[in-house]
Amino acid sequence: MKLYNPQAIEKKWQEIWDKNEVFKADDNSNKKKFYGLVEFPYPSGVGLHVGHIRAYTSLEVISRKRRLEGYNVLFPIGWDAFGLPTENYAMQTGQHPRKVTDDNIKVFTKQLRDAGYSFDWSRTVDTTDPNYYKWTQWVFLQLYKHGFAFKDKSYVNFCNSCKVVLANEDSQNGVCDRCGDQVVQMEKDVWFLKIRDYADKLLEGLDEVDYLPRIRLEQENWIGRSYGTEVDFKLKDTKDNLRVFTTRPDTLYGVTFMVMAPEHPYIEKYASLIKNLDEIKDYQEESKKKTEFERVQLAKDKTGVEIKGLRAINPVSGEEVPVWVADYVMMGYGTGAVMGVPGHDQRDWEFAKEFNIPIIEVIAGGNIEEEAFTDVEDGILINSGMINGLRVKEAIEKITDYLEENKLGERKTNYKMKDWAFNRQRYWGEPIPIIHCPHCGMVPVPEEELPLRLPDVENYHPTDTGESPLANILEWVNVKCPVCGEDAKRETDTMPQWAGSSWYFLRYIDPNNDNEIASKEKLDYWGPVDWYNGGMEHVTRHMIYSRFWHRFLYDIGAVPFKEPYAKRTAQGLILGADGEKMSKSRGNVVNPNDIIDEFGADTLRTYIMFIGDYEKYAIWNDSSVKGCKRFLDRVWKMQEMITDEEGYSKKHETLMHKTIKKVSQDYESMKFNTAIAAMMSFVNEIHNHGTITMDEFKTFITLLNPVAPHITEELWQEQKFEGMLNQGTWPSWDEEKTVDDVIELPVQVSGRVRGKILLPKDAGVETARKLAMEDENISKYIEGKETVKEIYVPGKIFNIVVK
RNA sequence: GCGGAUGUGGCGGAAUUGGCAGACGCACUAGACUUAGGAUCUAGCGCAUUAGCGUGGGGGUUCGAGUCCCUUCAUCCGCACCA
Repeated sequence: MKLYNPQAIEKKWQEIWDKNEVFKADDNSNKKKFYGLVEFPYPSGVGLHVGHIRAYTSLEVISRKRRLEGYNVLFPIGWDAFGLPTENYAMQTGQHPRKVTDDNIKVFTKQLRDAGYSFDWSRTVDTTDPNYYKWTQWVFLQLYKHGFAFKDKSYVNFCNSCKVVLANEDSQNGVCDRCGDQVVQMEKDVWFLKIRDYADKLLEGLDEVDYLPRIRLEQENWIGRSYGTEVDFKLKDTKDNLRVFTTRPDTLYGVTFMVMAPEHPYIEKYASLIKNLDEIKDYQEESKKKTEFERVQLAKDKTGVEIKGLRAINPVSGEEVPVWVADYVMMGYGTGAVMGVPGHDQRDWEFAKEFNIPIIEVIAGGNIEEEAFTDVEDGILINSGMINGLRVKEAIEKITDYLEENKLGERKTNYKMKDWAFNRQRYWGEPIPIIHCPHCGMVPVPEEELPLRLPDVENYHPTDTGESPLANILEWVNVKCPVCGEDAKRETDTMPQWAGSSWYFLRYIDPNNDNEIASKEKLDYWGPVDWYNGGMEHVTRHMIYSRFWHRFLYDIGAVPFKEPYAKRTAQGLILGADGEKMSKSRGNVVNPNDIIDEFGADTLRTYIMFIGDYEKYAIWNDSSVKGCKRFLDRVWKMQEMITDEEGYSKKHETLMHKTIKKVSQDYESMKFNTAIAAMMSFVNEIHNHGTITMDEFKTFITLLNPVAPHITEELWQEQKFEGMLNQGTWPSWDEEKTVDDVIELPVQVSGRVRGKILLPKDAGVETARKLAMEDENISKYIEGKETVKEIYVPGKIFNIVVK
């Protein structure tokens, strides 16, 4: 027997697979299709991470299994290559981002090939390739032409260090995702995509797909739909109404004050009426300095200033209440103003306590001296005119009907999700294909001129005012207007990294199509993605953005299916051996290639699948890697135990069928760890027994193949089985044969296990009782006592209760 | 604060219509083979060892609870002054 030499056989098989194009997806097949998708990597300078291995090996296993099951499989890979780190690195080293990107892609390609993945390399896409971003720009133009892209002035999160506008998603907790610096608020021209208009469609689409429950929940929370009412309060001495959004119109009689956000336009509009304008302006300045993060952090201490000179009139009670400005009200949600009901909203209660504003109880059941009473279920309305005595839910309906009938308000749905801030002041991104003409305004670049290529630049530094480096390239910026032919200027901002990744799965279907995103026939055949796996960190931003783009493309007839991903799963994080997140500074990073060099890709893949529950985080352990190598060594040694016997041996028939069933089902439910444990048990049994039949061996290496494709392919060839294993057939099991004929049944006396008996699987209670009494260990607990009850569950337990 | 999840040996983790807790792997112990062992093989391995005790803690339902119910603690993740 040859020695098991992973490095040699892995290289050998990778070359054979490549040469024979065995993993190439067939566009003209009459087989059933399977489209498995993993999140394409950002080709950073640090190379592949073991986290990538965990993320990719799962669908790699499924894809290989599907091929053996007879499917035509599309399992592609590509590069999400625009982005800040590359641009920063290019700046530091003076290299062109194109070169940096190409170098990194080479490294990633080699690493992924070394791992033995069965990707269809002929379909690789690169978001920074003009032939790819031509279509990213094309989608943008469609959005623009259909009114879903617009430019507006807005306060944005700006990172002084990166010199770039950040989406809310990129500036969590008030710090820049990229560099960790504080983010400040700055007024800028911003491109927005109207994703809010798709909020309902995005929520409804969740009913059509199979996402893990927690993924669905996160998306629902992110979109944050709430049903409520907008109510108009007349502003005294003006012709305007102050409009507020509330989910609790039933508490309208409890309003004792109004609050506007510091950015509310009425402060400017009615400045002449305001008696303490200086004080208000000071407060506005103060809150502008605070970042979102600080406003949230200081949530406990309510601040605010009463606007002297403005009074609001309650539309149902006619009462006059003061108007305040306070930064606990956000301009970005609802109408930027709220009605203050301190009796029944905790924030309003705190505000009222702080500033000695009266508190009125309008729902009985709580103690509003202690805290706001916010229970919706049991409350009964009091002090509330027309809705007195009603339950909260009835009161909401009645008062809202009244408001609508009298044109004092209307039902309204609100969303937490904001429109998508879509531009960046950076070089290494897709240029936004818009021309600014002094006569014609904004003019889209004609579609036949796409792709609008990035020009070469000397200097990648953004300007200090936050303008893109592209603004410095006059020969690129200055163009003739496509409509009137006069001098005009190009938009110099580029798209965010989310753009290219919002539709890449479509391009894999037809990567070289010059005329459209992908052909209708191919989209019909391959779409949608059957199974998408990736990280939890992408289930809100990336997935919601790409679902939005896709749904828009569906609505304009560019794609034939509604939802892009039929199923979505997510893997847990891999932590370092110290239990901390892997990072260079902690020195706990594991490089997958080190493991491949020492033990082989098959061991790496087996270990990463065996490490623990796939959905939970897992801690890296070097010793356990060796255990998986030991397992593959023992698999290799089974060659010496093969007998001439055909079929499954009598002794091992049940074990064989059990193992096929367990492994088949566990792969599908991503319980890779228990699938591998079952195969380890099988190998242990063969080693203990000493022989294995040819068919058992063939079945076993087929089961193991998706996880450890190289060693099993080699063993297949060594045994001279027909063709290549990757073109073999997935084994099936016979349900009846997964159960032993004779079983070992635990016997309890009064609930305690006292012994075990061997009996046929379909034996009755009489047989069980007889065998139990013959067992001394059991009978000694029963003798001399009265049997009260017998519980016999065939195949499970026999319990004799005595007194 | 709201929402979701998790808690089992020295470690990673198994175990669902409630039915043998600790599969599988690591680490460890002893032995065999060996010049050698960070290789391989064999045996052992929850705690205590008397018949007991054991799935974060406390209570309950049941013949029987890691699993169901009540309560409590801890950790992790997501959202967060969302009106």
